[in-house]
Amino acid sequence: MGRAPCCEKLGLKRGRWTAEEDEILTNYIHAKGEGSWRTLPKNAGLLRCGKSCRLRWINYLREDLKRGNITAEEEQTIVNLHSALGNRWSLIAAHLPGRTDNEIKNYWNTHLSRKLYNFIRAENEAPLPASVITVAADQRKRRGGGRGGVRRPAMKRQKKTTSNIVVEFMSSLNPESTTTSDVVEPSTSKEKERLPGSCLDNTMRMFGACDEGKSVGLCPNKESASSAVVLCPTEKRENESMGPYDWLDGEMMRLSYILDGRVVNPSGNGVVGVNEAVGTEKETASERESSSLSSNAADGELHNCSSSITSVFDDEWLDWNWVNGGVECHHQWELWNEGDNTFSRLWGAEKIEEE
DNA sequence: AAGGTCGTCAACCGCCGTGAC
DNA sequence: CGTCACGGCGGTTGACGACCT
Repeated sequence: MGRAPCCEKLGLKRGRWTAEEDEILTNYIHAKGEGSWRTLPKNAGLLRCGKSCRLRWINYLREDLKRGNITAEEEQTIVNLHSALGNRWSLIAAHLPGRTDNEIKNYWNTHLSRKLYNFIRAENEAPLPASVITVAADQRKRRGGGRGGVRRPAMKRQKKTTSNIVVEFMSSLNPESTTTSDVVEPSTSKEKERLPGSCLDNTMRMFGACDEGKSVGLCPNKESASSAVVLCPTEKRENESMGPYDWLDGEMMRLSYILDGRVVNPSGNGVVGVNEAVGTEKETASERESSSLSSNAADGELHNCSSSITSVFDDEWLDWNWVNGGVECHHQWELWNEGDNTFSRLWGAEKIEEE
């Protein structure tokens, strides 16, 4: 049971706005300014719900809206940001001046998700993350015929990014483009909570999965302590000036990548012991919680690992420490199940300052 | 030519966070 | 601290035009 309707619906007009209504609303806002949406319709003489007025103004009537088709550059930005932020359309829209969240959402649902689906189908190689297939297939399914389509069950909130696939998909859209960087300001406490960057402190840089020299993820902006989206081939990113945290890039390259739920150290030492526990899908959280590992690994490899599990949005998180170049480091992994598969991803790495 | 199907996107709905009281 | 109003957000619907058979 939700809240009561925001206004008395009886007698209020619904559906498409007429040019006359648009003019009334525009003139009123020009005279009185935005806000007080609840009382605005009455004061302006509109037989509309306040919410409807607000939506009409924000999504259509505002002067600063950019008209016309989404450009290739904007499309690129949308794909980049969606890969990192998921369906947080308002956040994505904040990075596209003149575009509204509704516009971007529609564009994604009608253009990009299908492109993504077709791209995935064309690739047709390794098994794909279930979340990608589900979203894309669901999108096709709703084209069931007739106007308005078929009501579909509420889509599960997207918790996972589909980084690698999206990176490659993005490259297929525009092979020339390699880097996008933006600042993301989480606006609400919930938003802050949901941003990966908030899982750890501001000294930590967040990355999604690395694959074939590419990486995607979030990292805090060291000046503003906000999160920045970085999406580019790793080799290019390494050439950028990233401030005092540059050492992590090389570390990321050495450290690990993920195959079939097993964490692998590409430096030549193969599967790291702790992954036996992490990658076993039947293992319970409590078993993982109690697991720990100590090794005599040389500097630069995993060392003094310990794990702890916390639950964040139905996922499990594994923290461990290791020594890199004599510096104690902390890494955090996200673990989740999709169907019969267990996936894991390195989310963060930080240098632990000695007190 | 007509009816069916598909694609687009404006608009609506329900829920949530926040601030005022 | 609890309640309420409000604004905002993301998911979904449905009108409408284009396209297909």
